[in-house]
Amino acid sequence: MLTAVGEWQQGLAEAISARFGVALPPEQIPFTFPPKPEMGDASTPVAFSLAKALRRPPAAIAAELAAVSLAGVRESRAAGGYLNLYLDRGRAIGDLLAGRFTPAAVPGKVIVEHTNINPNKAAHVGHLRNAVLGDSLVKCLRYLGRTVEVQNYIDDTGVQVADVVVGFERIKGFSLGEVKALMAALSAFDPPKSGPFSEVRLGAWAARCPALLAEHPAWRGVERELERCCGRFDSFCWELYAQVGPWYAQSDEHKAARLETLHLMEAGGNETAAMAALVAEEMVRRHLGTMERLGIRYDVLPHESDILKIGFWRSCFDKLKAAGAVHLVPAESEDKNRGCWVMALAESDEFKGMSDADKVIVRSNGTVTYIGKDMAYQLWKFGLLGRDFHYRPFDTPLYEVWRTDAGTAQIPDGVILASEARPESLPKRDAGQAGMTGKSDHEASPSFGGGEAVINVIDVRQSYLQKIVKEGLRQMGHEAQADRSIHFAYEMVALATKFVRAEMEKGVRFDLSEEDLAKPFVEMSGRKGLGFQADLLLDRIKDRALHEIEAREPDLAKADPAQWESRADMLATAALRYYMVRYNRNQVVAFDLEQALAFEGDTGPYLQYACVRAEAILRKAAEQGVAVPDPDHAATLEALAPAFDDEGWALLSLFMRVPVQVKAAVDGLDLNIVARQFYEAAQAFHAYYHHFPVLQEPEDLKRRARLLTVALFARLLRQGLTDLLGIPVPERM
RNA sequence: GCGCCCGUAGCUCAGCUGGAUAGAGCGUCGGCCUCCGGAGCCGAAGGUCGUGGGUUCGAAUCCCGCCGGGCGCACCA
Repeated sequence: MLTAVGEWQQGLAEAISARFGVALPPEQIPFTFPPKPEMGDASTPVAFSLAKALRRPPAAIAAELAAVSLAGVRESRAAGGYLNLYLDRGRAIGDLLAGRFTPAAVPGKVIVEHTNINPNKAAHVGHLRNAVLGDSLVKCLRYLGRTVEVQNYIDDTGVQVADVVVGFERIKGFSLGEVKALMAALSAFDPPKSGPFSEVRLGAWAARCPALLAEHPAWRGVERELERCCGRFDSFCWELYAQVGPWYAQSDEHKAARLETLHLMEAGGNETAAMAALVAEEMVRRHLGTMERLGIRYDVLPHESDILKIGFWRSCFDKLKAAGAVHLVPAESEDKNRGCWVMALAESDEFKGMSDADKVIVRSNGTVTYIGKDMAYQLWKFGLLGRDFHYRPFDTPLYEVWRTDAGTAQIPDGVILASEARPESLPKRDAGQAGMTGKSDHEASPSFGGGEAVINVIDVRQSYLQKIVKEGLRQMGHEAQADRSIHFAYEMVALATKFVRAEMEKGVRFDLSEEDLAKPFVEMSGRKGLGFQADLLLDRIKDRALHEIEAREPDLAKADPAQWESRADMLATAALRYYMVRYNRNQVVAFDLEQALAFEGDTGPYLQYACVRAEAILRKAAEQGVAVPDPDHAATLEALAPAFDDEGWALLSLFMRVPVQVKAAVDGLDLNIVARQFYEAAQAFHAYYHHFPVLQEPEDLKRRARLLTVALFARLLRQGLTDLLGIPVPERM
């Protein structure tokens, strides 16, 4: 079935063919939205493109096309070469509610990979940008009728995890048992459930610390980390990780610790490997918790350790060799890559002009690089590997999410599986939950991978590597899949030096030179502990929200603290998500706390407020016994639509643009246009609200038309914010 | 050196595949709550769209050069 716009394109194409003898494919007739409401509801500049071929002025062509009658169009007018359409308002609203502006569903599964945080420290604002962009993209794809599978890749075997393990074992002298005890102590911490973070949680934690230190003499070296972590394990590791770099720099012996640790992790069956698994698993749980605060969830968590154990790389390597995509550089050669398996990139257009066009895939010591593992993973995502993971539920009380499992394949004896290693104090999954019990897990486990298109949300600094993965697919003969491997590249989040200076004035220490501070922003670095933790940011925004709510409803905190909290959470989610999605993806976000904390103007809460205000009117109407017209009732629409104020109509007609904008957003991976669209709608509503009394309007027909306008606006905005931007809307704020 | 990205109002950013008079927010200044919630609204000031060419009926937008800034181009992920 054609969309409403599709019908206009069809109608115009036929008319153009009949009148001018020019065959124009309907989908090539462009539609835009006029800058002012009096210029109509939709518009096409098609006359401009016909002008040259027909050797007639655009205005004359548009004038002739204005005589063509189009479905659902009340009137067509030519204006300055444009053809402006004025719609039958009742019908247009009906079409919109019936989804006739949304493109038809597309078959095939899209796999979106995002978040991918190294499981060795707390998530920071940069990870938030990734997750928010990824999740918003997922929502937009689903809105357009796509089936989407969300994957969050866990690199649980890399040096980053090893570094934290080094921190625990070598720097702090922690045993596996002590790490377990620390995790247990932190997850047992039960701060008061409501009130500002800075007063309540921090206070309670500060009070708890001395007792913990007294109970655990082995923790004498971590007083500072413990105090600063606010009772969070990921935050503790954030502090710890920042100490590892300087420690390595102290001596060669220290440097060697990293490699030793990595070897122990690979070998398995020892305390170090168990600690790595334990730390990584708990970290993933923490990250899922952070993202859950923003309503971001995943379907499956592929683990790098499983990719290795189950032999994905070996299959991929066989395919690469069979296709001649990699070759071995002879060990006796003079080449700097001697002894390595490399992929030649020189012949590909993407890489021309490179001085060194070979990429090492397998090192001379026989180990595979990250890029190789990524290629195996990408093959699996497309169902091209011919092998699959086993799956089991990931151990978290938050929601049902699966993780990969190597099954019985090649797990060295004695390796403590992460699930067995979890501390007893963590909440256990409800055994009654479907698909969550014992043996039935495998039978009930859904299938993952085998997507028809793959979108990897990874920051722009990895573009080169993503290109190589794509090139690998191509060289293996998977041309079509290479074309459907999309790298959603976005610029990094850095710290605005303005913000850094403000923090330094408050006593926070950053290891930065004067030269760094002279720049507009500085890159974050987990290694240096230079960054801003995601949970802390959310806490700060929430605190602000709690205060703002309290200022408006002083009694709420006492009367209904749960409600108070829940509204503040929604405000924080809105502020943060909007902040992360409002920028163009090519724009470096120079993180500034002041901007992230803003609730006024071009912000998430402003959008929520528009919705809350509209719903307040409807609630008030109900209280006064005034009936709100039902938008789903066709006859009501027909009757009231002609009585819409022009401004009210202009407001509603903005929502007809949403499907077009979402399509454009997904095609161009420019999600900011979706955010902007709703911002404009909110702006239009706030203005409408001030200029058009609804309940006070004396004339019955007008009042009912305005109530209908408000009802439609509230529904469309709430739906849009929730479904596309993941911004929840409270009933009051 | 090669490649990608950014440069638009004091600051932070929009400006969609060239198209209607370059727009928002913050900040500044001035107004608006006996009236559906002031997290709001209305108004003012503020821009030679980094720069020089080119293509076009038409360029912030496309092409080329230059200037300034960021990021890539590992047997690290």
